[in-house]
Amino acid sequence: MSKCEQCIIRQFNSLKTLSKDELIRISGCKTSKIIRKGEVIFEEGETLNGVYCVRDGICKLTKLSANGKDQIIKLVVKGELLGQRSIVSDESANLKATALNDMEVCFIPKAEILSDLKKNPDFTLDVLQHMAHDLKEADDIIVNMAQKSVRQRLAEALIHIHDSFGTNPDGTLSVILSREDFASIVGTATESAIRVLSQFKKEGYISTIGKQIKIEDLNGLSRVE
Amino acid sequence: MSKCEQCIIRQFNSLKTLSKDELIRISGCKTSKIIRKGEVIFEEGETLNGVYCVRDGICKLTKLSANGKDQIIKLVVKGELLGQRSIVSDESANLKATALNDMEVCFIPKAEILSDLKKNPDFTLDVLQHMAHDLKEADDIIVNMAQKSVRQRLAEALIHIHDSFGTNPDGTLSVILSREDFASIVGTATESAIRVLSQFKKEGYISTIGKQIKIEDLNGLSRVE
DNA sequence: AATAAAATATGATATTTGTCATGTTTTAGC
DNA sequence: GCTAAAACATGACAAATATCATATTTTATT
Repeated sequence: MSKCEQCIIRQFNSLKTLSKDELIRISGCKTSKIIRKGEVIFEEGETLNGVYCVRDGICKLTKLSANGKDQIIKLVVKGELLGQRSIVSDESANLKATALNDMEVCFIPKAEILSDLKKNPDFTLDVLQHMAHDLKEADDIIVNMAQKSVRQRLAEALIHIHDSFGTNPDGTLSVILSREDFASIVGTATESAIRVLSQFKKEGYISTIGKQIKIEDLNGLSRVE
Repeated sequence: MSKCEQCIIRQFNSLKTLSKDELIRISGCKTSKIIRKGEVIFEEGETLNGVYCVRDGICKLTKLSANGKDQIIKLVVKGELLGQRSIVSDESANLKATALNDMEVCFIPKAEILSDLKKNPDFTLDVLQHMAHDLKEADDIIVNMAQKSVRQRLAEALIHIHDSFGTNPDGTLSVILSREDFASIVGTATESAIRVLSQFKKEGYISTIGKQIKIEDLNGLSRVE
């Protein structure tokens, strides 16, 4: 099993603030897991016994609404930590995490994380800063949900995925989502998401090859009304 | 000027974790302010030089959307801190804060807060826990915005205000908002908010005396579809 | 108290979005 | 490579919500 102190992934999250000794201690009690596409990492309401460090792959964080539909709150990619909120506030998971492709994650037990939170102020402050960032993003999403049209929200979702998660060599978005997932990000019916994507295609903003989406006119997309 | 170490308000926020010495230090450099109804405490995009501790009154945190409408993200009442997110992540304010009635706040300079964040792990952890709670709430709001009708969102807003901020002796909600503010919480047009409130009145869920709103059937409201 | 301005209210209509139905294409499993 | 299931696509219609117009009521100002 690989060692945390040699793992480059930690540079992308709060674990980078830990000392070599702390990393070695964590390395000793972490477990690695392979999670297949579509598998659930944890369910909403589940008690988490630790935090997941995403070494590879992408997952979606969703919340079940009263009407039975899942709403995607956030996409989590390689480098990020999963489940800190629940550990920090000692509550059950507020969201469900589902792998969007094959993933490799490391599970770090709760006790280790809590011990570092209590002993290492740099670590706590870094976790705090990440959470502050997430909160800002969440506030922005609230405004978009409340004030923008489905068309605008979907355009912004495509831009966000492009900017945050990048593209393949051929220019297609590296994150591949079903139409249902797009609908769930934007908060609309699957049919509506399909329709708007078809419009974007007709209007030349995007092109598609199967599920792959390529943004052809980023500027135009950002001006969609 | 009153002293932090004798102020009971701090029991309601993260300042409760500070030692007597730390409180005395903060007390020495804080300034008290009276803010009148309608006045802006800070603007979106403004650089905050500290944190506000709300001693009395209520304010709204809003964000201006691209279509020119303000969206209310959160109501902040007596006891809460204002502006920690910006201080923690060292960014300009993401939201605008406007007093909904006359307020009394204490301003604590950034340097004092940062010093405590670096030195007092209990304080940092408590701020972190508050932020985790805000993040959970924000996630819930996203799902509601995305999946529920205006009618449901307004019913829930009324219940939330009732449960979180309480009522006057006569049973009316202690937070008084304009119809425009209700629209801005729910993310809808002012006319729509007015219409739905009128319906709720007709249906016996609420009664109104001028701007005062009294919930007559909490149970019914919670079952609105 | 008179007046202007703002907030509230309501109708008529347009637009957006959701739902249901149905057909086509793609994918997964054997 | 075949078959069933899932995902994608699109039309027709219904429901929710926004917009515009116009009163009415309340609040603030002189």
